[in-house]
Amino acid sequence: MSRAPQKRRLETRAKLLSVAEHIIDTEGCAALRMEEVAAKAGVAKGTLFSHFGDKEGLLAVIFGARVMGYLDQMEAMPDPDTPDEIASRLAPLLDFVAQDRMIFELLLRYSGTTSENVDEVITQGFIRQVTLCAGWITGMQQRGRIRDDQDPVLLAEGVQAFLTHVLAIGFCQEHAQMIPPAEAMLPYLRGWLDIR
Amino acid sequence: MSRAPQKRRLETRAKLLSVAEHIIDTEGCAALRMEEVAAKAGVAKGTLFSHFGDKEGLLAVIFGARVMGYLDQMEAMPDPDTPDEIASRLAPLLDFVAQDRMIFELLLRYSGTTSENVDEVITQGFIRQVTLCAGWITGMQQRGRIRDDQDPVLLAEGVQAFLTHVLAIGFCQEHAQMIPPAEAMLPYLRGWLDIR
DNA sequence: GACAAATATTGACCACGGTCAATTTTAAAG
DNA sequence: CTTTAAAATTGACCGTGGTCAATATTTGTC
Repeated sequence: MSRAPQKRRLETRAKLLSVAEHIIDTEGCAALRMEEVAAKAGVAKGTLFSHFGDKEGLLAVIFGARVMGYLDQMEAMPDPDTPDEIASRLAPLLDFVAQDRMIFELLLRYSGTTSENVDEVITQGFIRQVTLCAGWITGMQQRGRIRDDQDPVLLAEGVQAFLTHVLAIGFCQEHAQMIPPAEAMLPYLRGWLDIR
Repeated sequence: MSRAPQKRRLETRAKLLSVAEHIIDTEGCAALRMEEVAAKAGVAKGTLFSHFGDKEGLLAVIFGARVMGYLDQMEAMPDPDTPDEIASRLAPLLDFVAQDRMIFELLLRYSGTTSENVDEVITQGFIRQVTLCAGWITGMQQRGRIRDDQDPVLLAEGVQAFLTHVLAIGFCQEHAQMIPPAEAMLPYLRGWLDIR
């Protein structure tokens, strides 16, 4: 049985997070240097790693929290009633992930966890998202707005698959005119969910 | 206008590739050290990087070639006639990618390139795969075996999305009983392609 | 063969993520 | 207040990917 963290540790952690977030917001994710975070927070590098394990762990905490914010937003909106409305509900989260390849890759690395490791913020986020989407789909099925021949959870996971797909595509043609991911999802969502 | 590479350079490249492949095949992708490759090939580290740009470039050449091999295999088989047969045609390629997360992430990084950068082997591979799959789908539509209300290319890209999805899921629950990716794809393929 | 220009290779050097034995700080117990 | 064990922090150190000015080799030309 381990004790609760001491006050000093919580302060250190908060300071590290705020420094890291500031760097990310001003210089972007790619410019984040672990040594710089520690230095600007006034602690040794080893302390930083003892708090978050590795760089990915630090990013996971930060982006996990932001994803949770988008999920709060999504839950606050009225339930969608069509595939197109699903896309519009997902749009803010998609735009957030699309802004930086590193965010996408990080989230993808956790995208399959359906249980266990629930301590990870990102895992919780994914479970929440699929649950939320499956709920939308159940409602739409009951209202007769979309196909009802498939399990809502399967359909929700399919939505997740298309989401990943359009983001991956988007990063590859980065240079060219990148249409917003929510828009790119539309044909897939319609083909996947519409009644035929 | 640049000249053709000199004979010495081609020999060096071949030697580097064979050393790298040997390490990957015996010790796995994660154990590959660029310095070791150069040393075992009897050249300096700088030479290795001048040939492949970076580690990812080296891996791209090696895995790109292997993916091409699987595509040759797939093209040699008779065209599939059902979603389940699509899954079985994809199975060898899926199992190959599923064996190592690094391969998956590398391929995903190029998965969206639909034109340009055609010099990249992996890009060519993806174009080939989507083209091949779209061809299968067109045939199946004409034979009335699957839905024909959507563009074959869109359907093929959807197949690609599910492919990525089940692989990503698989890597997250690595430890547990991982069902073969081709099998995991079945419910998605049926829901995506079947006539209803 | 001698020369020059393009090509190929070298290896010392750097950046950055990550480790861990040693040290300092905290807080509970007497 | 002391003692002491756990918790927290430190910073020198390491491994590995990647760079680049200097050097060596090849090739074309006279």
